[in-house]
Amino acid sequence: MKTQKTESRRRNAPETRRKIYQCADELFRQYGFEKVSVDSIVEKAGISKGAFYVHFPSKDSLMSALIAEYVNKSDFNYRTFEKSFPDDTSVFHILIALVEKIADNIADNVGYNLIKIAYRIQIERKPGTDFLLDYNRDIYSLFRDLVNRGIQSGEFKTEIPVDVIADHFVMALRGLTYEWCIRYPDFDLKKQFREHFEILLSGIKK
Amino acid sequence: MKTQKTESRRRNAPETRRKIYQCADELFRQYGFEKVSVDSIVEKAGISKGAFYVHFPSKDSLMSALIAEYVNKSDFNYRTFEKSFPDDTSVFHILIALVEKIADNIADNVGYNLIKIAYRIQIERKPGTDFLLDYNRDIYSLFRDLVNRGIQSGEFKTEIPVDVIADHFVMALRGLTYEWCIRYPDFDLKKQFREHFEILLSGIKK
DNA sequence: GAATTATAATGACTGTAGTCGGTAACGCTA
DNA sequence: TAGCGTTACCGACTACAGTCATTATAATTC
Repeated sequence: MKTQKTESRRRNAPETRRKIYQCADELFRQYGFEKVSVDSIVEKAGISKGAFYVHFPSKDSLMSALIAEYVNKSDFNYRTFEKSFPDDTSVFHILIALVEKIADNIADNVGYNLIKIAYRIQIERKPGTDFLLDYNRDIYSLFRDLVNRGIQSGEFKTEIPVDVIADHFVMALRGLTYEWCIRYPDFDLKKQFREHFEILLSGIKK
Repeated sequence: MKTQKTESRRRNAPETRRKIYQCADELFRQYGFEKVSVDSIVEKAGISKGAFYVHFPSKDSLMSALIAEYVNKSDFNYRTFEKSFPDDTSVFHILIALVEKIADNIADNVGYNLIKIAYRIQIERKPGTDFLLDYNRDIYSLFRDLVNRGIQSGEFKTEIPVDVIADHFVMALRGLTYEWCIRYPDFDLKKQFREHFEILLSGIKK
């Protein structure tokens, strides 16, 4: 090594990490996720490739972190949405409205390109790409609460445990979103969400 | 070019293609899909890299063709299975048995590694990777016929068109299989198939 | 059968994700 | 303050998918 400007403080790893994050973010927004190379990120950040891989185990890891951030930002507050309905609204209708809202958010705010990459990354399951799971946890607890309310009010049957139903609902959401990815643009996510949940909800109605 | 042994017959493109196919197959079986490079395939086949890309637009294209073949070979004959039930068996029970059979086949005969790659390839949607869609078409027509029978016999309700129901069923299969990929091995495909279809089928029961 | 067009094949080259051996700075313990 | 372990960092290097200019051969047209 040529002992050039020995950046006296070697202890700002967090700063380097932030720089990678921010430069990547800017490049991704400008050129799109797929077209940005790790080389171009480290060049813009003024660091070496080795430094990049100190902070992120893979390019996919960085992407999943950024996508999780995008999703959280663009994400509608579903809890608030759920509370906006009059108390006597049937849980059936709230759930249908909710999945329609989720479909709109996925299709319009997040967008095909990001979801496609996120779903590919999830399937690959490389280390450091599990940022996206938190999002699903929130949705899950929301669904569980709603199904619970439906059972309490006598709207839904009691044979199947709440957790099981909520799990199947979230799986259906993910499954249909995967379907959207492989059929896009010939697939109306909102319509399919609605149809599918009308069947599922009929299946747990008393 | 060095005009070496000018393999007199240059017109055996099919032969070259077959050779790629077979060598790839052997290498994949020996080392697993992910660990085999295009370079190693062309070396074993005794051809150049350019020749490979005359016959397959990408490595994924070759893999999807091979996976489709594996799936078709390992695939149970679901039509025969369906016909093996007594005439008075409810369509509900046939459908549950069918999805359980499909789950067994996916989990035991095809296996996680292949399905995972197939589902990644489907999401990427590169040219020449649509071999896997035929399989889905067969399943779809089988489901449509069964749902139809259920409607004819008065077992299922008539509000939703047959095609729509069959489409949602096939989507559910794919969606749950995707879920299996991202949760493996902590996900009992057969159990989840059964549970999910019990809900879906309750939803279309009269 | 000469010219033209289309397809098969070559192999060096490019782009890019990820690796690795080496180094500098810091923290900790004695 | 010397020694030791750990972390951040460097950049040349590797591995691998895919490209391209070029050439050889077969099929088609005149």
